[in-house]
Amino acid sequence: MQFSSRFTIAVHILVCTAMFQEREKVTSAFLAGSIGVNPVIVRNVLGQLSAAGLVGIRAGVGGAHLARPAEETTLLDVFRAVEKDEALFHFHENPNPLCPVGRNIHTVMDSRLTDIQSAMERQMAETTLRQLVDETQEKA
Amino acid sequence: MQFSSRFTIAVHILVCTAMFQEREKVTSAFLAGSIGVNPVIVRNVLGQLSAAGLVGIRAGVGGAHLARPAEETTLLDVFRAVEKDEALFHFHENPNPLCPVGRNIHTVMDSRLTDIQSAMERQMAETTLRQLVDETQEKA
DNA sequence: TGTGTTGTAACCGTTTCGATTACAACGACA
DNA sequence: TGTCGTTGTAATCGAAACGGTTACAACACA
Repeated sequence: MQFSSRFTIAVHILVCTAMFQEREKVTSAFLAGSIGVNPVIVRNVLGQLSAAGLVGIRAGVGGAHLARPAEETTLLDVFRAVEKDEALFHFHENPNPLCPVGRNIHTVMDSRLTDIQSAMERQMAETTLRQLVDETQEKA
Repeated sequence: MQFSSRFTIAVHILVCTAMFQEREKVTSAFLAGSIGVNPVIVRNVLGQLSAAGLVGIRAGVGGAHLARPAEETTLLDVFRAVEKDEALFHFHENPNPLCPVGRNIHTVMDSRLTDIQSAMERQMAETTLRQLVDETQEKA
């Protein structure tokens, strides 16, 4: 099991936009060149980031820009913008209600599964776009 | 993105085995009946749990049993037994080395991604099979 | 030897993913 | 107003993963 690469692509898009929006017109083709994927992929992810209010896009003329300060966007925001809004875990659907385990397994597990997902999301919220941009600039 | 249902199936298998191993012969058909999936699926997952040392299986005669006390098996053990051993996140593979972002995004993100995965695994390790069995028995 | 079970291989249909082509809609500017 | 570059979106493709299912050899025990 793996998350789709849309998540890291989205992060790449945001870091690039933050670093270049003052100097360049940040188009899907420009981003695709840095990321190394097809421009249509970039446009789709960019659309999700725009719908989530993380970036603004100028239709027609072209170019993306951050819709809010880099310190206010966390990896969790990016994750939620890009991944389908569904539970992380997939439960088998037909446990046998005649079995004491089958009847109760769902209830017993549910709180644990949400705890696990929450732990992951809490850690995602610890990193801001600002930190990623600063660290990238420092290395470059 | 979702984890495959093999994880919850594996947990179901272990709880069932813990509760019934004294009284019944816990075969793949028996488990499949409680879980509501095909016996072959059960045999495959059971094989992974056996390879990880969580259960023992008596080939030929049939029947699974816990290979260690229920308090010593956590959800993390089950997860690792059942999910392929690979990173949780999938990185896009061809970032442009000529771009300061493309060149460094991997390094900048890597530690964050492993932190996120670690947070998830830490939370998984908090729940033991014993807790799940006790809670299921209590409800039944 | 016969029976019940496990371990595997093979195949199927569905879904998801990323890649790609194609084209309408849009905004700016000559 | 007409052209041009860009975005938004639909359609299609091949590959991979999943779960379901059938089939059968290997195994242990009575």
